[in-house]
Order: sequence, then structure tokens, then C-alpha cells
Amino acid sequence: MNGTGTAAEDRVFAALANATRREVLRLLRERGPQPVQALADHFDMRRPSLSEHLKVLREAGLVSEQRSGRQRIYRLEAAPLAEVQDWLHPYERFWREQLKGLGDLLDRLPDDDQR
Amino acid sequence: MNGTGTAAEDRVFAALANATRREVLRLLRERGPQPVQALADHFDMRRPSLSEHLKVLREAGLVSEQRSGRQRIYRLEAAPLAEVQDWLHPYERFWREQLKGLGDLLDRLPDDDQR
DNA sequence: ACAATAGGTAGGCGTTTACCTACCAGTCAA
DNA sequence: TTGACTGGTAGGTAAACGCCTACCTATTGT
Repeated sequence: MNGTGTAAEDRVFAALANATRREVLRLLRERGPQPVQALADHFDMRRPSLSEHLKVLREAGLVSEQRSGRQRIYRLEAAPLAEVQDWLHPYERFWREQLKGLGDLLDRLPDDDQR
Repeated sequence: MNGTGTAAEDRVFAALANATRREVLRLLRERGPQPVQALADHFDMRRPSLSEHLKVLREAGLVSEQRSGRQRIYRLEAAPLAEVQDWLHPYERFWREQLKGLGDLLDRLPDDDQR
């Protein structure tokens, strides 16, 4: 009944677990939709490898492609990231408590380190 | 100057890209700190495999262990999840726009599909 | 029609992942 | 001090990953 199975979540997190793919998302976010070539210029990697990264991103629903002549324009699709945020929500109170605890600790010891 | 390199981000996302590990985090969040055995009861998997999952979570900084007699009590450490949320932030305006666009579309076509 | 361009697919290769069984180390209780 | 119990490590295996080179298809410009 939910439509967003754990396999989909796996695919999204796995897609994000790679610096190249996160960088592709950043480029699409900062510079808008682009053809593969323009993306490829930013990476020290052969084009077929980037194509495979784009496939992973497509299958995670994080990008879409739109054909335009002989180019494929890739576009950021952020909806799966909204689901990541939803997934994070129940943890938020934990990191707020824990970061607060850390702040308090640092307040109480304005001194230096141990090693 | 940042201290949270891309390798750390890789480790966190990779740790989350597995349903067993996400379930461990959920158990620690909902039921509090627990020894390995109590966690293992929830999985259809040999204990050494779960140990390896716990190691991945530890190395991502998502859990900590505290020895107590012969048990190891695992505890949720949510700070890396706060960094995931920070990473998500710049994408938020995209999914808001896109989800809004989808809503509008559904409003304008109360009809059915194409294929 | 032909050459050039954009970009995907096939297949190979070394590394990593996720599981397993076997074994080891530390702690506790009799 | 020996035996049970908790949980990690070693080592093996099959599958997945990330990269490569080679090749294929589709489109475009001459």
C-alpha cells in the first residue's frame, strides 16, 4: 500500500553513495539541465562510465532524460530526495539532543585536547 | 578546513543503502541502546553477518558501542544524519517546485492515463 | 549518401559487498 | 578452573560495482 518499497530506498541511497553521482546532481542543480557531454567535462573518466552513473541515477529516479536531436538532456528529479528527508525525520530529535550534549560539553571544558 | 570529506559522506550513504542496516538504526531509535543479541533476534541472518553490518555502521559513525560485561551495547549516533540533512538542503527548493508542479498537473487532469 | 557527432550497450577485469562456517577472546557462574 | 555465553575475526564464495576498450545506433551537416 505504500508504493515506495525498501528496494527503492536502497536504490536512492546507493545512488548517493558515490561522489561522482553526487557531483552530477550538484551540477544539474547549480547549472540546470544539461547534455551528457557538458557533464562529462567535469570528470576524469571515460564517457561510458559516466553513462553508467547516469543510468544508476535514472533508475533511482534522481534524474530524467529528454532527447533533443542527438543529445540527451539530463534534468534533476528531486522527489526521491524528499523521501530521504522524510526518512530522516524521526532521527532529528536524536541529533538535536546529541549535538546539544556536545555543545554543553565543550562549554564546560574550554580547555584543550586529550590524545 | 571542513573535516567532513567526501569519503565520510560515501561511508554514511553506503551504510544507509542497505535495508538491514536501516532497520538496525530504526530499532535503536525506537527501543534505545541494545546488545547485539537483541538486535540479532530481528533478522534472518547469522550473527557474524550482523556483526559486519554493525561494523559498517560504526565506521560511518552511525552507532557507538559500549562494553558492559560480556555484552556490547549499541547506541544510535545521529550526528551523521544531521550532515545528510545539510547535504539535502540545497535540493529542497527543487522538490518543492517539482511536487507542486505535479499537484497542479493532477488538478488540471482529473482524468486518466496515456500509454 | 557520407562523415562526424552524441551517447548508449557489451563484455572484460579487479575490487568490494554480503552472506556463510569455523574459530577465537573475554566474561561470568558453578 | 572449567564450561557456557556474548560477540568479534578469518577466510571462502557468488554477485555487484566501477572502471576500461570496443562497438553500435541515431541524428545532423555537407
